[in-house]
Amino acid sequence: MASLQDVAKKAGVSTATVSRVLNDAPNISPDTRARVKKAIRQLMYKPNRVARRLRSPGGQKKLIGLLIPDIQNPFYVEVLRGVEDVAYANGYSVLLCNYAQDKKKEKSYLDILQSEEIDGLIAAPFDEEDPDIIRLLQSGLSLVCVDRGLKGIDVDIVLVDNFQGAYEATELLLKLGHKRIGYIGGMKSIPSSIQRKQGYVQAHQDYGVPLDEDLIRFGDSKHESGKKISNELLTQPDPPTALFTGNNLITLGALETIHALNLKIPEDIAIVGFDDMYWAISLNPPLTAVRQPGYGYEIGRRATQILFRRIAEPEMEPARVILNPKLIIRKSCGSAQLNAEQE
Amino acid sequence: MASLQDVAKKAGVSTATVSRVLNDAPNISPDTRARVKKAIRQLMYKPNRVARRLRSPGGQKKLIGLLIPDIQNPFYVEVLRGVEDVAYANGYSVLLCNYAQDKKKEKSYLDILQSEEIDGLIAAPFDEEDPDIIRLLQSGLSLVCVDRGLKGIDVDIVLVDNFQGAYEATELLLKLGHKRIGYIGGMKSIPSSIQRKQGYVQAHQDYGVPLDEDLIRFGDSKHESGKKISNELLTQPDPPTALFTGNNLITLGALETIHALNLKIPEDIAIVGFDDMYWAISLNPPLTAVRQPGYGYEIGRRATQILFRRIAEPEMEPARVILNPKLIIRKSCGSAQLNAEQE
DNA sequence: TTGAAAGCGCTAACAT
DNA sequence: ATGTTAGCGCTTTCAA
Repeated sequence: MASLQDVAKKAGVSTATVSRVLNDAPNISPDTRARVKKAIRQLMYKPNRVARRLRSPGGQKKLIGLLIPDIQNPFYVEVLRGVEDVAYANGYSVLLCNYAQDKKKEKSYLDILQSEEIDGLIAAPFDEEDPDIIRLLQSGLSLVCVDRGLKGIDVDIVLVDNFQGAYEATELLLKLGHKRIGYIGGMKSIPSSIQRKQGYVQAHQDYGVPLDEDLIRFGDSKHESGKKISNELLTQPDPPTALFTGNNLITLGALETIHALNLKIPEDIAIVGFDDMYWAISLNPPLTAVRQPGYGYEIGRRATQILFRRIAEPEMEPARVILNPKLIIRKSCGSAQLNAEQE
Repeated sequence: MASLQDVAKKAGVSTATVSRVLNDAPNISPDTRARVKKAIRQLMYKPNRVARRLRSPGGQKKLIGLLIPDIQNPFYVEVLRGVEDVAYANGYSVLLCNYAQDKKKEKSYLDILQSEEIDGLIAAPFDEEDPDIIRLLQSGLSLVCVDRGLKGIDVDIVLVDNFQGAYEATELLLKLGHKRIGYIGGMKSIPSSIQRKQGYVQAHQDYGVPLDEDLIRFGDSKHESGKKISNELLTQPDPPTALFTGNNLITLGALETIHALNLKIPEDIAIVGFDDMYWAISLNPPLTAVRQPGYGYEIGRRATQILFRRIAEPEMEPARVILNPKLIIRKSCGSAQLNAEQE
């Protein structure tokens, strides 16, 4: 691999000049610029990003990190795509760290990110207290949170209105006459699990339907837990007539259980899920779901834009972007039209 | 951030000694080692991976690249997980490059990978000719291909037996009595699209069922193309009675069309897909599909193991791992039991 | 067993 | 407008 030195030699200039041409610095004679560019072409020179990163001050390293809880969750795939598109358009690469719901792995990735000289980080923390991320933030790293924030800390954050989404989902089921609606949340330590529960509770209160605390359960945000908890709920003596599932994977797990129990949707059991997927229409039956903007893509996109602003302007007021979810009504909760939008 | 220099100063030794302790070099007195370790702890020192990568010879950079065509395809998510798990277990990070089926983006990512000082690359090339990847390989980079190889080049590769998987899928449909089976392939330039077509063709020949070339179509490996092509096939005067879809996303697209046309599966149209997903059982109806080992996870895992061997032993014979697919029979092709395995 | 010093490829003062 | 030089944080000869 040709180095910047080689280019300098070939063009008969100093390395500084080559560096200037590379970085579009002003005050270079058109002639030298041309000579350097020619040498670059001839040698097929590509700047070494590692060396550049080592030398460049913060904000010019052209690398950002993305820390997510679970790449198997299609929501985070969409977030990733949003992040990647904006980063790529700006000449940045993305170092993806998927901690797979494992707190130890998260910590280890945070160490790696710290020693990879990134310009900034987009992260969905393990939980609201996450001391490791807080330490990183306080050490001066530009950070934007997605999906969940940090307790008591005013950090840039982009997320959906979880309360509202859960409220609308629950409201739909209540309007359809359901009195016993199960809620299967993700991990109890994740703010979104709590906020979604609150929307669920508030809807019950507003509609005067008494709550049965036993129908409210939390798991670990994964497929398996949706499968297991839905089975517990549906095989008890007085089972719910509807289910509100707390995320993508939980919904898929619950569907699997429902089919295994040979229950009919929506006659025996109605279901509304948080998180829509572009193929949710091909599920059995087509799923009624709360869609986050762009299925998550929009969250990644916005977060990255904010991160770039934060990098350029570290003292900027923290941004707090709360996007609106949208209830997509399909067949899994009955043939209701009501007043929510349809796909 | 404390640097290695700081540690050296604190411990009263040279930077070389600290480096030796860090890398578990021999010939260090237990006493010095202890002093250095203590300083490391006190300063909470973490080695800077960027500096290390810049200085280290190939094979010690602790970073590998993963280049994939489409992160929206759950198959590649599983491949990623397999790669990541093995890499992580060995102290390596993974730089993920998703070129989103875009050849220009692939080239650009290849440039980035080259200038990121990676130890090796796992890649699913855009097509078999891919000159950019070939150049990288010839420049001495350790490369393992997944899912598709490079024409005329003996490179390490891990993939599933596409011919066999397609053969079994088609055979199932033929045994069920279907005479007009549509094949919706991915991009024609991708070897797997061709190999799967060949399995489809061979099964027809073996079962003495004439081929209708018009039922064989190729698209772009994405959801939208599955949706569009299946619509073309199913709305023609003499439509097929069964569909064999060439990948994950094509299957989901086809399902969407089938439902939109209000056709019953499997009565009006049977469907078997290449690529199983762990939630395929929750589709409408539960999908009969060709499962790659671990849904793709196993391919990522094996490829990474081979990459590490290749890095350690560059002159090793190229490995060619061909894994067996497995036909998972569910309801989308009728209630057949036959002789294939069931889930 | 340890240290001094060179240098990976680049950028950024500081000179000129 | 261009060159000289120091140095980012580390590893690795070479010497002692």
